[in-house]
Amino acid sequence: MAGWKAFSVETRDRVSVGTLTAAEVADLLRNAIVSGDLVPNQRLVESDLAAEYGASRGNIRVALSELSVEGLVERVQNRGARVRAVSVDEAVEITEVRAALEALCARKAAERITDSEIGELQRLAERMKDAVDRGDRESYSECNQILHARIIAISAQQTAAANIQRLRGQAVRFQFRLARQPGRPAVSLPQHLAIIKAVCAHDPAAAAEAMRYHLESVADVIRSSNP
Amino acid sequence: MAGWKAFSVETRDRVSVGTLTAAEVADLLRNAIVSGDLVPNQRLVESDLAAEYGASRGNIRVALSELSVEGLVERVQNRGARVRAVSVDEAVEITEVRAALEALCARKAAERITDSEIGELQRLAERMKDAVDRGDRESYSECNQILHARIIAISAQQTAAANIQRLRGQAVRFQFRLARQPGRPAVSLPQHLAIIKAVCAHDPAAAAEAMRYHLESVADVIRSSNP
DNA sequence: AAGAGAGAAATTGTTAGCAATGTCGGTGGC
DNA sequence: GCCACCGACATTGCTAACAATTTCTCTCTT
Repeated sequence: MAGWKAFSVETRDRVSVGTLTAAEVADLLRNAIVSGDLVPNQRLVESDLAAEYGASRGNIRVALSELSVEGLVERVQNRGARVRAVSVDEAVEITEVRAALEALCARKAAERITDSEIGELQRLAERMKDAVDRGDRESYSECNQILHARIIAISAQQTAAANIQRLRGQAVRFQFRLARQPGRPAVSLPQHLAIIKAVCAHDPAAAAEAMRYHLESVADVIRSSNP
Repeated sequence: MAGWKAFSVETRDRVSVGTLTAAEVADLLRNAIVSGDLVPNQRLVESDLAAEYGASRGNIRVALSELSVEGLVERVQNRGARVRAVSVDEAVEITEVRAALEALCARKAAERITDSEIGELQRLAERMKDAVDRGDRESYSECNQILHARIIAISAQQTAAANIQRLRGQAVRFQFRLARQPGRPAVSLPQHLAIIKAVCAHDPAAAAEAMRYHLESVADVIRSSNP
């Protein structure tokens, strides 16, 4: 009986109210989970979700199946679905896999990067240094995300990119915690600069190793952050 | 196979051939696709599959959704599902991602391997050498699969293992072609031996690099085999 | 003969309802 | 007082029917 009705006062014009397709439901649920709207171990009752999103139970069911394949949701026979709780050990494993995959992307990016993209990354490096100097954690975090995204895009590795994105969805809670850690930017800045330097120098092996080292250090931080 | 359920003794599950659960349908379809029973681009009509497997259309629908998330099936709005055809470029990408992930596993395996497991891998090395000497391609191929599986198991990396398995399912057709290539064992044997040597020597970096080199060479073969 | 167009057939998308299963709270025996 | 049993409720699993969309085919016009 929550306030969902108040939100959809005049929602008739929106495509979304009457009938949501299964894919749309999956997207909404995925966003709700990674954004923290739905917390780990929270039960996902099909009829409740159907009422809340205004979709049929069948579509909810399909969406939950898909999310369970993606690893965001856990289903047990005749007992329903809940948001999967990722343990610290799992988060470490996930980050290590990400390290391997993003290292691959960094390697390919170093092979393919163009001159204009080199300029872009170098400007990004300056912005990151400035952000750390000014102690602007918000800006640094944003640059961090841009850097990883740009390297993945430059690598043009579709398969790796898709896998990385799925893994990020699973471990997003731990990434979030990490970003607020106080001394973190000072530690990670040189790692990020090393990545940029190697990629811009067209040095695939060094780029891969720098990226792997960086994310392994992230994994170490998660490992030592006991829940 | 089909009849294994009928043999269940005091089966409360009346599901002998009449009702298959969605998960069972997904398993059957997955096997049918990776074993080549269903060929790429083959249409997967829901009612036909429902009749063939004796399941309801709803379950077929859920199973197809799950397989489409896994990347084995391609769905388009209002046009149904078909077995996804993996292009050569994609197969190369997939193999490169596998290279990165199995390299991670080799690295971890080198850290964790026990003495008895070292003995096991060394016996496997002998078997592979023998197989190549005798020209026994069948035995060599089997040892190959065992080697990769054992290293993944020794690494104890659940996340990496799950991702590798999914990727293998997508590219299984190309792996199959590769195995029949005439001079292939002679090329890959030293690579396999190098992997075993590094893992047994507890040398993580060398193990990772040997595994990556091996699978990159597989990717090269796929790349140069234009269909 | 080629092309547009209408209508039929095939197929997917969606919904409501029923059956099966698990959970929870109460009751009685020990 | 505690544990096993049992009946009501909540929730999932499943099916069949209906609606919407696409594709195919046949006809009619130019």
